[in-house]
Amino acid sequence: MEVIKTNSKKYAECTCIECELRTMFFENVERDEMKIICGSKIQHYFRKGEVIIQEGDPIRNFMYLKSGLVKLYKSDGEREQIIHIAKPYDFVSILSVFSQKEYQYSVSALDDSITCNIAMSDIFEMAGKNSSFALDMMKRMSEVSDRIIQEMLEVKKRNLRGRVAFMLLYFANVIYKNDSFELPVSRKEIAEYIGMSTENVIRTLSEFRKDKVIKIFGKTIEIVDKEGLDMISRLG
Amino acid sequence: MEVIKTNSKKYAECTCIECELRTMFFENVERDEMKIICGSKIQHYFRKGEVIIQEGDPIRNFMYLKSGLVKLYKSDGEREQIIHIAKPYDFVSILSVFSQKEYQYSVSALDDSITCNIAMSDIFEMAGKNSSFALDMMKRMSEVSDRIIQEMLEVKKRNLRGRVAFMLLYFANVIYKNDSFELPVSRKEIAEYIGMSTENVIRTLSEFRKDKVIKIFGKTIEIVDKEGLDMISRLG
DNA sequence: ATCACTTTATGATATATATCATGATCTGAA
DNA sequence: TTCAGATCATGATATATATCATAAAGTGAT
Repeated sequence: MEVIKTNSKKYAECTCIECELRTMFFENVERDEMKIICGSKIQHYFRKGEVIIQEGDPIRNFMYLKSGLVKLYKSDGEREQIIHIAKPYDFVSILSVFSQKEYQYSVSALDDSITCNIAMSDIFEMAGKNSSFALDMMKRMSEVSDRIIQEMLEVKKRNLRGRVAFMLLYFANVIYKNDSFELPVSRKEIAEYIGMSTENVIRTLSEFRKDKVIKIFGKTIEIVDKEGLDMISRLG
Repeated sequence: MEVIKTNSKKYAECTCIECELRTMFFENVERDEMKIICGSKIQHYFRKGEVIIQEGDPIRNFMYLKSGLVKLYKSDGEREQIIHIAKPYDFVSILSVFSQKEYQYSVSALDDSITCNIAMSDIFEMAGKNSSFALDMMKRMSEVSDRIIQEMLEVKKRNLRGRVAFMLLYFANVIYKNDSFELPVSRKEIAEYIGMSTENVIRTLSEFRKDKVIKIFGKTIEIVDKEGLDMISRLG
């Protein structure tokens, strides 16, 4: 197994057969079938800020996130639109891999991250030999796109305050499962995700602080009044 | 083959084996395999305005649109958000079918429409027996969700005028392939799709008319200055 | 044909959000 | 350490959009 290191952090080698993620991803993959994947998979390390996938790159690998945090986004030259923030166990490149030749979106690391890359040809081979695997794959694809669309709709129906509150709750409930966390994104990136101006995101966070809904220490956010924040998320 | 008619229009019975859509959907399905599907498929007729799928309904069928036009939307009691407008050959229910037990979105007919419904169990059976079919399915799922997300991003980055122009161009270029068409949706529905108020959609259309970019005869729209409209769509 | 209801339409006004300007603070590279 | 550039912050102002009000036109049911 080839390992490409882009930083000095040391991780235990993953052995595939005992991969703690195997059952999560590939419930229906037998031990001997795993060999196809194990033979060619590449574990890839990225430092915070590094670009993992660049829009327009040819799609060669199927990637999932072993650890870290990444953002999925689309850039049109001047502005970036953040589509989704993916956490470990998410398939990073699932959106276009089965229908496109090139990536439609970019992905970059919000935190030091590790991806496990599997050649698309192996995925196709597996899917051909093992229909349960193919069905499993379809299920996961369906989940990912469903979740992203759902999220976009939730954001869309809220106003500025509601969107910022929604995003904070997203980090607290979905990503960190903790009411106190270090924001992995800048205010500008929050703005790019919720589709509002950076200044207004900053202003809104200050407002929440003044209203004693949250505490802010630089990048660290502590949700003080969860119910209040929930209310803002629902009613704006 | 059972046929349920909900209006009096008469259509040629579809025979599956010679189905003009077969190759489009199921490139890799052999004649004898089609029998699985043919045996249980139900063709369903809907009149303009009828609800085809109600959010929360149990998912039993895989549906694709044979003719007509439908909208995919989500309702939260007071407001509706239109997610996508699907034309013939699109899979109507593709978004959640592989990951959910119940539909996450509603679908209704914007025009008299015919769907071909295939039991999910048959789809699973087919996918199990024929991996090319499964891969084909994955490809189409990927296409559908990709397109919807792409569309949502395109709308999101535009202002009011840009969004209305984008929508008109969508009907002209994608749905009707004609610069003159009858709007299949109300101004309110345009508003629900682009996420703006109904009044502003109406006002914007009037503006386009005054600026001689389009002509309006009730529901009929004629794009007079395509380049102008394109420009508005890109620059607002 | 009539009536209730929805859709389309337009103007006036209120509100939300973006933009511009300025400065403080943080961060990474030399 | 220092400096340049990014990020964070806040106020003032401009702009975009929503809301409210009113009315005409269209639509479906009786």
